[in-house]
Amino acid sequence: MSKELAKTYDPKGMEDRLYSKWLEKKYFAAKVDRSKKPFSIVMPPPNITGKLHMGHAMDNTLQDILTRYKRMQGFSTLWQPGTDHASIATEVKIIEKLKEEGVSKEELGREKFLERAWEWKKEYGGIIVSQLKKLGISCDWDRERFTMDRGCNNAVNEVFVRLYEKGLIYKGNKIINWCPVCRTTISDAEVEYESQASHFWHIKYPVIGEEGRYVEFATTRPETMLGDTGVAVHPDDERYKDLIGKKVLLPFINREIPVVADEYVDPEFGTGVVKITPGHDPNDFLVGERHGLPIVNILNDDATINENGAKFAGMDRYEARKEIVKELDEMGLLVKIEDYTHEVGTHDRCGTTVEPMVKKQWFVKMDELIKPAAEGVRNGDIKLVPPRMSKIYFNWTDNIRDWCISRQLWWGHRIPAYTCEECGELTVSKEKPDKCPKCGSKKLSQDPDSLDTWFSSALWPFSTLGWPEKTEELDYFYPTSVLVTGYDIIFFWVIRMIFSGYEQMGEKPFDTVLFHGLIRDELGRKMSKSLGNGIDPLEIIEKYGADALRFTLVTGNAPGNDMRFSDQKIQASRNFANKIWNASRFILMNIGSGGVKEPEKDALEDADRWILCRMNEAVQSVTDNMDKFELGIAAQKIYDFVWDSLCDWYIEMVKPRLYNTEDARSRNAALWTLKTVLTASLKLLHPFMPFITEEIYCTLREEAGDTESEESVMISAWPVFEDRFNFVKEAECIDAIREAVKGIRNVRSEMNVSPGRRADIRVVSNDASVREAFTRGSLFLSSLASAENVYVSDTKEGVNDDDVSVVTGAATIYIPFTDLVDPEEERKRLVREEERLEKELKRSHAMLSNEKFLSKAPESKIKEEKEKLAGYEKMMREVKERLKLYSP
RNA sequence: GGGAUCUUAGCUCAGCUGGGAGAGCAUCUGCCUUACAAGCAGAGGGUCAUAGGUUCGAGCCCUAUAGGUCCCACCA
Repeated sequence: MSKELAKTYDPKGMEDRLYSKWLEKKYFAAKVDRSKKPFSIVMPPPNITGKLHMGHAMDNTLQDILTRYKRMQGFSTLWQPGTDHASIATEVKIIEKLKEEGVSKEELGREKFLERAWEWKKEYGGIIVSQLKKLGISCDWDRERFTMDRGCNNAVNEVFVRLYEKGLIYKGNKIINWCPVCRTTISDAEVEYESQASHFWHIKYPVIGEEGRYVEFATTRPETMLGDTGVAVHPDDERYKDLIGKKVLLPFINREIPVVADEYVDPEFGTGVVKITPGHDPNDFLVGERHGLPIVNILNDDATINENGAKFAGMDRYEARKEIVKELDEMGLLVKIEDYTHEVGTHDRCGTTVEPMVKKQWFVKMDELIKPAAEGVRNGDIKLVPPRMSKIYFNWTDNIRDWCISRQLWWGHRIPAYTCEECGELTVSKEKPDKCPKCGSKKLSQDPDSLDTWFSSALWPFSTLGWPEKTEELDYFYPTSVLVTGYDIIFFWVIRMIFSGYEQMGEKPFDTVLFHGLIRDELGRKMSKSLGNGIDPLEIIEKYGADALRFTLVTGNAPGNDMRFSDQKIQASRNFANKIWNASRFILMNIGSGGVKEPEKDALEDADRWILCRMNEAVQSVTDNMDKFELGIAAQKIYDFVWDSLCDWYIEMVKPRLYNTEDARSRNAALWTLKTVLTASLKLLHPFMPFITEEIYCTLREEAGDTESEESVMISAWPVFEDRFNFVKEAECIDAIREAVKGIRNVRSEMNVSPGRRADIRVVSNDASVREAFTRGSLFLSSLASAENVYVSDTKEGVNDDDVSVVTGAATIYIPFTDLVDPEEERKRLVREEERLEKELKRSHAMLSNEKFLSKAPESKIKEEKEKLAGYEKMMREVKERLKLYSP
């Protein structure tokens, strides 16, 4: 049964149809197959709150390209999908929703809240998954996981207990970042610094025992003075040496606080005096530790002043700031106010200014854990692409601080720690213990906090493979092959997966990390909700198809670089899809019902050999670039090969042969070549444009009655370089003719020769093999260059002096446009040509007479240059001779 | 304050380890040639940010400068 491609390329309908087929055929299913090499990728799990955006589209397109490529190369592939519970992001959404119903989280209670959260997950968690499928990605959906499913929870508890038992997780009273709106701690990575215009308040405190003496200092946060427990100066600062050990009086509170000497103070900055608030500043905390200063917390969880703030208690932090400044001024303790711009830490989720506070929290001790993670990248055990990303990576590993993992949230993995209500004993255990191991009490309460959402994502590469169970999948697919993600997530996720992998598995989690950049809008701005400049990938797919979108997301983009997305780009990709669609239609039409036979080798003509040779080169360079993760270059190579070599040249060269049904042998050779080259092209393109390639591949397969080939391009073999197609000589012949065709077209266009006017052309060359090549190629030479007859000769017999000449390296072509020739124009044309050649000759001569070049440059370069020179000289002689005819 | 990165045709960007400047879009010219006007053929357009250096040879390597983007950082 013969099948035809629709007249125009229309991705609608086709894509969903093919995706369903692939799912049905279980092509995406991962299998442990010891006879094959494994290739595995874990998908960065999108948040269940998420909606597909361009970042997801790019991330998953890259992963799909790699997976499909490796699958075709015969690897046993696993692409592990899943979603992330996104603790804080989800919790915020649910609270918002509850608010609409007029209920608060606290009113609802923990248990009911969690029920709501799971309902939420059920309702919305699948949206992003179904949207991802529109991209055509080939992950094994049967293995889909969720960061809070049973297995992941088990892995989380296992890791927590292990780290705790090794002393790498501890509970400590440390200064942490507090978000007063979300009412939870956040990690350092979640703090975003933002430049804010503010003030520098110069304030003075009276020195006790020295009437009329004050210490003056400057601060950006005057309200924190309520928590001051000291004042610091540099030990060598002569100005304040005599103050060290004395006390100053804290206004409002009337607390006597000491002046301490600490190296931390920069005597050059400000007045050289720093007020010390150990409870609300990370540096002051350290200074306070060194000098035994007490910690005074002045803030409630919502950032209002607490009872330690005396009369300011109950005020909001900013309100208190105003009031304190005002009153200090009235007391004559405010010296001056300067304008000042500084970096203020904000919560990356909600934008609220975070407050450093001292609280008892759970931490992961990082200094030992980070060592193998840093070393793994340093010694190349893990490769980062592009390599410059390692600098960002090391910047973090070299300045690592303990990771605060407890969150005052309900949606997330609950900390597996239990406190005995009778004796206060703390037990860390995967399961809730029956009784307190110390006093035997059965009254145990679990720690109310949950874990940072990244704690579970850090385990993703092995938790999804069944760890801590020793599964076959884990053994076969771990370490995974590539991790694909944006560079903005290095600190949050990549580093944490790496140290977790080394610590828990004793092995890296992946060989390579391929980073991509951000997608920006046409003006180069980040796509954001507030700007409303986001482009919805689903709308693009609806309008242009997933293939066009995918192709756009990889072409013209180097690894790690941001890219601008524009309508023009997507249209260019769609046009390319249309191009290959039509070329295929043309080929199918010509194959018709007659079928194609493998031709005898000598039936292949120069043009056939040329395109087969070019195909070989394309296969080679696409493969090389795929292996280097240069997907953008690989895509570009395919584009050029298909559009330029195949469509614009080969198909055009071969048309006369296809239309001539009398020479069946030649026609079959051309058809076979077309089919071979198209098939290889479809395979090369398949990872990038899976749908259109599959559609054409299957149609071609049916049309040609090709039952031996694979039934789907996605499980067919990736093309390899084939020696039997390495027709270098023939390729050169065709290139000589192409050069002639270009020259003739150029002349025709410049002289405004109407396309309908055909002319006899004479090819003159003293090289016999060139003459033979032109003779063999005369048929398509005439069709491509609108020639009537082509005469090939080694003499100028039949050439008129005023014929137009086209000089190429291999031959000179004469065209009798005598009636059109304006001698003056012709002379100018030749002079331009002469000038160009002169320049080239000069450069070439200079190079070849340079002794250092001759002694240092590689042999091949010298040979190449000599050949070029010979060509230029030959052309120059021709041009000069022609010029004589037009010169006075 | 430290670091990364970018500056190439009017626009958006490629250009792998240094060996005669590329693509898409836009512009101009000519074509509805029986796969494709979402197309075909042709053309114009760049002192590769600036200044030095290394080299036989630099868009590519080194140094400095200017401008843009981003990341990190405890100067109160």
